Amino acid sequence: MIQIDLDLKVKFLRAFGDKTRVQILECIKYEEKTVSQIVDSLDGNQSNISQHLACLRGCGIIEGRQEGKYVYYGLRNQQIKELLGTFDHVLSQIQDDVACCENHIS
Amino acid sequence: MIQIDLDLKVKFLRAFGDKTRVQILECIKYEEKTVSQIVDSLDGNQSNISQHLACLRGCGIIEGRQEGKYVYYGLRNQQIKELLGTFDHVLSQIQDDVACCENHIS
DNA sequence: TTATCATATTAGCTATAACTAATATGTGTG
DNA sequence: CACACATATTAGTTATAGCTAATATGATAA
Repeated sequence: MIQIDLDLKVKFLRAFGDKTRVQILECIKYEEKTVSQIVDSLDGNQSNISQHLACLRGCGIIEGRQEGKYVYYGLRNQQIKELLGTFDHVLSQIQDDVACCENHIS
Repeated sequence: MIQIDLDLKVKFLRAFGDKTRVQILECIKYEEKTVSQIVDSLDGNQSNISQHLACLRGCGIIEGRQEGKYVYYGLRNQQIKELLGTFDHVLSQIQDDVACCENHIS
């Protein structure tokens, strides 16, 4: 039985619940990318993406590495990558349920 | 390579990013409970908990079953239960990283 | 049927997350 | 050094999620 700090857990999980951040994660899932590459891929603005990157980094989900004038971002570790895979796997099984119900708070 | 609708995925993941909902999930992780039992456990108010239950239900994470005048809520299936386990497992490995960084958007 | 209890829903308010625009920092290059 | 480019940060605004209080629905039991 693992004991996890509740606030920490919520902070971590909340990071996955945003469209832009999910797109960033998909973008760097297989290889690290520079901020500009991510901005281009998502067709977003630099400031916004940078803030989301800071969020993901702050939650221990990604990490950045400076190389010359670029900063490369990638998934923090293998567990995170597997977690992303698990999301897709679980969702592929229940997505019809998620889609059909509109009866929710948010 | 699994293909998942992005909006659906975000909707699903967002459901896990709230303190009250995480507590509800922990509360019914091992056995289904009535709404009143959940309200008592969390020391929350009935309306609020009910709305969060609707959210979780709408996202395909839990399901409700009426029995007499009570409604019992439980995790929707085994995959969800495993997913909750995976969260704890991943977090137990990286929680120091999550804790140390404050540099994020939310 | 009326009363009671359990749960759901609604409306309005508050709090927080996300976006935009502007500016700052930091790194390499002429 | 000055300049250009990459990224980060900040302040202010907008959008959205969550809360509270009140009310509605739906089930059972007297």
